[in-house]
Amino acid sequence: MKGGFPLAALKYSRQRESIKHYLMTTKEHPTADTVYMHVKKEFPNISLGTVYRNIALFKDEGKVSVICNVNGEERIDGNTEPHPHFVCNKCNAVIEECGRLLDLDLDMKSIEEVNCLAGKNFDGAITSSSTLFFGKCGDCIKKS
Amino acid sequence: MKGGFPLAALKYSRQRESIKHYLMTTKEHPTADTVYMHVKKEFPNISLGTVYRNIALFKDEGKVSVICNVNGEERIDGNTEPHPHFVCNKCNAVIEECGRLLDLDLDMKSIEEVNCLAGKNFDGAITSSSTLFFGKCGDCIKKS
DNA sequence: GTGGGTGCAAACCGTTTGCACACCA
DNA sequence: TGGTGTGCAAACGGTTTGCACCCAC
Repeated sequence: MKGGFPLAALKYSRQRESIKHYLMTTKEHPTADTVYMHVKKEFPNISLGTVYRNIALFKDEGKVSVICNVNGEERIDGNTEPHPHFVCNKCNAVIEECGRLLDLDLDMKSIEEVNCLAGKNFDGAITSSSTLFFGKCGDCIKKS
Repeated sequence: MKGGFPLAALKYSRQRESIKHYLMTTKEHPTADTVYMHVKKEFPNISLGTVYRNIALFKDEGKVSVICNVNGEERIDGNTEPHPHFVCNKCNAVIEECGRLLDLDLDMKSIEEVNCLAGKNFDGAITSSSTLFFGKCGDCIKKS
């Protein structure tokens, strides 16, 4: 932001609103392709490029975050607050219910606190953290 | 293993030994390409395919683990014990020194203990966990 | 000699990007 | 009308794979 003028004025687009709305409300942790498939119902002609461009935009704006790369695909989360996730090694589901519950016992200290602890020995700054649990989800256990 | 016979006899190869030795002794958390560049010094004709095939083999055998995907590239660790890592958002360095120190304060409970805690509310089985810290490393802070 | 391992190159696939057209302001 | 956003398709880059040759056994 130089001289008080925005570098590029952001214009409205129905496609962007639709992508944003889906990311903010879904309980899944979708891949770009899942987002594409979903928004395609409303905009049959939307392209994957548009989905990727808008996801990148939301990332820059801090509106969404990438949890991790599962099986070569990035998983997106509309909740940017650091919180644990569970990844099923079998079906690649990414669940946070488990994480939330675990959160109570396996406490993730606040970034400030971690930075303070790390500061004594670590020459750097931590800005966020994430915990990933891996294993087999209930559905996959039942099937086997 | 059926009838006491191995399904596929594993033959010795100097290339595989070299890759394994590098992964087991390096303090970096190399990408496949870094491994390739390193082993190339000893075997100038080695191919990336061989590196990828052997890394996949070690993964199956549980000899190495993939920490995470940083900037589209997988980072490999010869230490398969779950332990925290720090990823620099600027230069993409993956450090575990920081994690080790933090480990003392930010305790990661044993898998069994976590499974027990999770079991009350979570319909699945956790087999491993990892904590990733993101931020800016000391070198990148100095440069800016 | 047999069968697994390698080197090579093409194929794969998720993601990025250049360009012409569409649409918001 | 000016400039941003989109659709399309090609390009990109890390990873996988098919195949002929090499080498451990």
